[in-house]
Amino acid sequence: MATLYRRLADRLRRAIYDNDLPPGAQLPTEAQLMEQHSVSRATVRLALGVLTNEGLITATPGRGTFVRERRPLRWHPQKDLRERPSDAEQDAWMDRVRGEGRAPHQSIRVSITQPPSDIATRLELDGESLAVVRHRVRYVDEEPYAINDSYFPLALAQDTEIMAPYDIARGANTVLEESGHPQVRLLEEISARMPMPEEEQRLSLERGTPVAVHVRTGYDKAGDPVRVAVTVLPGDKHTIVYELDRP
Amino acid sequence: MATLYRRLADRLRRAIYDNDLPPGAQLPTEAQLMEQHSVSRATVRLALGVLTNEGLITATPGRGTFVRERRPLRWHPQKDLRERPSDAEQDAWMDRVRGEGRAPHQSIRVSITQPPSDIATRLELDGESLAVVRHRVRYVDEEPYAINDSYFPLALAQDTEIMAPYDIARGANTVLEESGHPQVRLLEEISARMPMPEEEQRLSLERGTPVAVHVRTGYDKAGDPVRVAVTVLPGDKHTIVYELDRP
DNA sequence: GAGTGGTCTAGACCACGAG
DNA sequence: TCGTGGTCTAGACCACTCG
Repeated sequence: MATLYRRLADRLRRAIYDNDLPPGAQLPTEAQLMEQHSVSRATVRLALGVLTNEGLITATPGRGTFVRERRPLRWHPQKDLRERPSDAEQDAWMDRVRGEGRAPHQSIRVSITQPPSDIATRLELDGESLAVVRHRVRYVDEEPYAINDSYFPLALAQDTEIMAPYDIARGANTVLEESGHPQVRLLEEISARMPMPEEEQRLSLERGTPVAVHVRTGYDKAGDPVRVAVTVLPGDKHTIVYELDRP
Repeated sequence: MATLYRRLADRLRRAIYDNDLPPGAQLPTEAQLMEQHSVSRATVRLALGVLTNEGLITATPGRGTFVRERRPLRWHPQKDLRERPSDAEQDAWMDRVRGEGRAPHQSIRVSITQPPSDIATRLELDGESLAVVRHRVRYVDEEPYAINDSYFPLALAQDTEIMAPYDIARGANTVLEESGHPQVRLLEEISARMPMPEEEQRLSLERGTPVAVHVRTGYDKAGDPVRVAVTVLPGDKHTIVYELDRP
């Protein structure tokens, strides 16, 4: 026989999957669950903790516990690369979001640092070399939707618009092209993990929300890496989409 | 000021990130943590619970609590599609795993069902139409590494080798080609979420392990969907890799 | 047999949100 | 003001692993 709190979690989960408790619905209060199932409050909280960590529910002090909603936005890393923005003021991603009737905006910060080792490896830099980083946070309807940090070797980015702390209308990739380093090959790595505390804060993530990490390394014609872009996407808000044509 | 259990979690997390507690290392026992920090056992367990849900640690009754290891395997959905297996007995994925010096195997089960609504939508089937499903579980070194469920419209798969409950040496896609439905376009959708209880069990996942879900829809020359493949990948064991050439 | 984490109870105080 | 979830304590019994 399963344990008390697991059985309670199972019952509530079933109610959610069966839509007896649809997205947005309020669960019974902890006091009600204690009485309904004749268990202590700690047991109730263990059960709710399970569902919270599965991303199914969210609790707010003073208000109650509710079934979470999922409204994933589709992200096309390929298309955003090919398409030119309609308006010089915004990039392809903002175009797309606006097309879905929602309001995007973003904040950009630029710095020069010694990149973390995994980034340095991808940029083929030794431990001392510096990189320019463009930290970007993307928002939709005032809610943070993604972190995007782009790393460029300092030697390449220096004295270009890449170091400007504002959105580059024609795109950082265009700037790289103009300086003789167009990206002709891209390596994209995607993985899923739980967020680090800093990401949890920057993206205001709730417990039970994993992130998808998309790392794009761009290589120029000589085969040298010129850009590493790390995008951190909350799992409940994004679906990554690729379209492939088969030979 | 943060709460007691959060501060304790922060200290332990820091020790892990700083490599004072490297992967595989044992944490102090709950009794030791109680004494070292003068807190109750419930508080210690709250702190350990935070780290467990972040995927950082794992606890085993009777043994202790340990820092988790990550050994992601790289998966190339594109390449596996292009390359022909070296040996008729195994597919491209098994080839690749074997190339990394590890031992792959898989189990396959075939059934006919009414597909869930999200699959039916992708296959452009109405609510009553049936589909053939090839359920596959992939293992590496005897550990489950991925679930792969492929759905085919019954009309297409009937009376073909697709309905055979064993590995199709030349690949199910080749069978589709032979019956006049080669997949010329692929739509790939990737998202991150926490596993459902059934997936947790089939993949023997530990708490704090999200999954990446990769859904590939294949279309034939007429633009009709002929296959939907749903792959569920434990986040701690996989990195999905794409290589793109830019025009 | 001693030590480990897993489960469960009873009770307490707090900050916050809503009417 | 009252009900909500958030935090914390003290104590108990269990199943399991290890030497």
